[in-house]
Amino acid sequence: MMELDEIDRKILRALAEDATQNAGALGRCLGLSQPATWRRIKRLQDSGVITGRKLDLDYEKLGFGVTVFLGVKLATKGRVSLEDFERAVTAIPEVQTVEHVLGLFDYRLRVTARDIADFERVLRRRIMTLPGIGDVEANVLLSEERRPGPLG
Amino acid sequence: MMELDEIDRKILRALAEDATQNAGALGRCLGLSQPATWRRIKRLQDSGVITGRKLDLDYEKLGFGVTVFLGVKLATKGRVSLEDFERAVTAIPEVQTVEHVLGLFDYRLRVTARDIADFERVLRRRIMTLPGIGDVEANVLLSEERRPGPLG
DNA sequence: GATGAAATATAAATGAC
DNA sequence: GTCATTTATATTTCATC
Repeated sequence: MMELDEIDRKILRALAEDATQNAGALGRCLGLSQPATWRRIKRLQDSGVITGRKLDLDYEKLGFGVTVFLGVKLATKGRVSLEDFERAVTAIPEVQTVEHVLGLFDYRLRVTARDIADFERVLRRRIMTLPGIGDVEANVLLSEERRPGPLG
Repeated sequence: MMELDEIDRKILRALAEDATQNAGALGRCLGLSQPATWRRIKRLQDSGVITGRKLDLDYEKLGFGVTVFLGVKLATKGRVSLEDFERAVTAIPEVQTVEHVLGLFDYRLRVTARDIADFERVLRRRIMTLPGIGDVEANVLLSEERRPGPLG
């Protein structure tokens, strides 16, 4: 676990919102020089707090207008079942996220499809045929807001 | 909706994995010059397919070792109730994601906390006191894998 | 329309203090 | 931490297919 001061938190908050801004501009907002800001960012990367930078894609623009969250309960458990399920589910291109969870469900999946008809195809041919699959519950995404989360 | 060729898809796949790589290196992998690659990336940004770049943070390193997914059913619905709920829930710093969904639940929340005791505090003081909140279901995150998703 | 080569602008990275 | 500098990358220009 990493010790952060208030400036580090401001840097993380700013870059969590928009990772394209450069060290010079970000530093000016914080009253810091470009090298000082850059070294703080590098320290956050080297310490593993920042693990990477990823693209935000508009899947609607790509023709994928339907996103569904599936809660999955396995019918058969045990080490092999979990591994089989995970191997098979990660091979489905429409599955964006696989979350192994504890609670009413065993896995939560984020699935995207072109439309409802396409989603039905994915559900019937790919999801319901997964090894060990049991009960499945679905929620269709209407809108989503992501926030930076707490930073210490 | 945007027309993409195979090279655009390869660029998106590569940048979705790691948005830090530069146009020159990425272009060499694809047999393309640096300006050609850069112009394609810019085109994807201008067309709105790429909506931004965000940091990937290790919340465990920040001291937040517990992530819980909450399914929330509202007790009272209607336009005002939804807006009140959304305004209040987005003001909770531990809430990383607010998803308005259709199905068994009305909202799905991704909540992070320092530990289970901290999560109980957030749940009792912040979540269960949200305006209009009804049934709540919880799943604790064990592990997670994100994949690029389909790209056309 | 697309590209690549070359030139320029900007940001990243380093060194000295 | 700053400031000055070097190095790398992003961005524009232009000729070409």
